[in-house]
Amino acid sequence: MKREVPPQAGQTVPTVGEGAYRQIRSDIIFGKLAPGQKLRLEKLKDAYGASVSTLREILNRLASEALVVAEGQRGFQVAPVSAANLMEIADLRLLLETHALEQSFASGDMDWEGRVVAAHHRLKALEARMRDDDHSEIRSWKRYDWEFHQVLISACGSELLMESHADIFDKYLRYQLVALSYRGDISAQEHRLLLEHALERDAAKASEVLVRHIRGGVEHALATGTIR
Amino acid sequence: MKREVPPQAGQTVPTVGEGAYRQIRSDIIFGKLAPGQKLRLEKLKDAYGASVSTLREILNRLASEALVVAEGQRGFQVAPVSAANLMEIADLRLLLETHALEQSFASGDMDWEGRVVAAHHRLKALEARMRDDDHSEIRSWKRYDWEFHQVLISACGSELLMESHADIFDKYLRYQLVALSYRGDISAQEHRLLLEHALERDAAKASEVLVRHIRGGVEHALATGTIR
DNA sequence: TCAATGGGTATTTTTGAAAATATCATATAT
DNA sequence: ATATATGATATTTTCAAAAATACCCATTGA
Repeated sequence: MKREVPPQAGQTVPTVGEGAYRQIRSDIIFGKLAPGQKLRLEKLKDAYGASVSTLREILNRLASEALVVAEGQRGFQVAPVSAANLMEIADLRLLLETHALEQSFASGDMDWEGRVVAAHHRLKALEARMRDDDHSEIRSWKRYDWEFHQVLISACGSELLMESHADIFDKYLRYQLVALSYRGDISAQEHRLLLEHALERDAAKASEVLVRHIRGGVEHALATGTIR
Repeated sequence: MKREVPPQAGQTVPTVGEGAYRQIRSDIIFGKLAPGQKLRLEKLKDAYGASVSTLREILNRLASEALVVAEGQRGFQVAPVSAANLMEIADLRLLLETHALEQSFASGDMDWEGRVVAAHHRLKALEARMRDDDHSEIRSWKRYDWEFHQVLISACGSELLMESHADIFDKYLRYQLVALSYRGDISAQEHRLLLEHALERDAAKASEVLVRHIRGGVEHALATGTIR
């Protein structure tokens, strides 16, 4: 009689904490919670609708991802930014992504190529639509950029390497977003080159492009002067 | 006139949660909490003397370090082990440590050399005292091994790289410890070679040794048959 | 025999409040 | 005037119990 329909059969029902976690994490990466900002439990409680203990779970999690810092008994704050940190992040991203690219190029099959082409197509379409300082679709752009780079290395054969790359990529992205620097044309051109070299399976050339891609992003972000 | 002496002036007073965190983390790495083992909150409460909420903070933290897995609404368990995962960890450690070694060799000063020699001396002394299957001082050995490798890369110039390496190193160590495979002589010899090449600033030779060091550790751990 | 249903127990998740600690402004002494 | 103590307030940390969910096992119906 009582036909209790399970909320979403098959899908994972996101717990309250999980939802708030995603939102806070996203707000940090997109700069809605500014670097260095103090995170007071009571305020967060109102803003994200979760209780103190739940918030603490989330903040501890983010602390071990280095997106917030937890200082002794003095609470939490959004991880600060610095030019030195940005360069360390860029270097590490380069190290991981270059290596993963090499592995991926060596063992990607036709299905992988298909996914690469598809991801690039989506990214390209969005990049075309975005004027140089139109930040209205920045969230979509983030996702497609993320997906393209992730797909490129998806045949590297190591779950761990992919996760490590994803972690560092998000940190890199935060810098791009706090500096709000969209390098439209240049970035799009480098994405096209990455696609070409991927299909040629030329890891050396792809790595060269990647170096320019990331170094360029760093310089552009630093040039805005928002990061000291 | 109440002269309240502050507990430990200058030192950080470790909060209850922090202490329990360290202990649980250590127990996972040293295999006292077995891979795959379910972590029930009530049991942990008795064992580590912290309340449920505090435990949850800790487990969430460990989950984002991938030392425990948190499945939906089905609680926590110690991260399982697998041969595939071990090899991924070893590869990533090799990638990070080789790169860091190169940087470190290029810019280490005399003070760095002193720390390298000192760390190797301590490690060597302990390795000499340990017979091949004497596991009594395994905790000390872990610490000295960790310190030697960490000191070698300490002049790499990137805090982030050092932290990433420390993370992956601990995961690698867990495998060595669950397999309880101490490769005394071989390992000691490789450590000596690493020291020599460090003082020669020969990153290429040091990397070769490191490859043998880590690949050997993987094979040895797999050969015990405890990891499937 | 097997799958589905239902209810009781165990476990996890979330909450709000108590205890501990830090922060800040004010007063006091050197 | 500077520095140290004092107390009031704000914030963090810890706890234990309520709510939500999963798990287990007996019962029913095909």
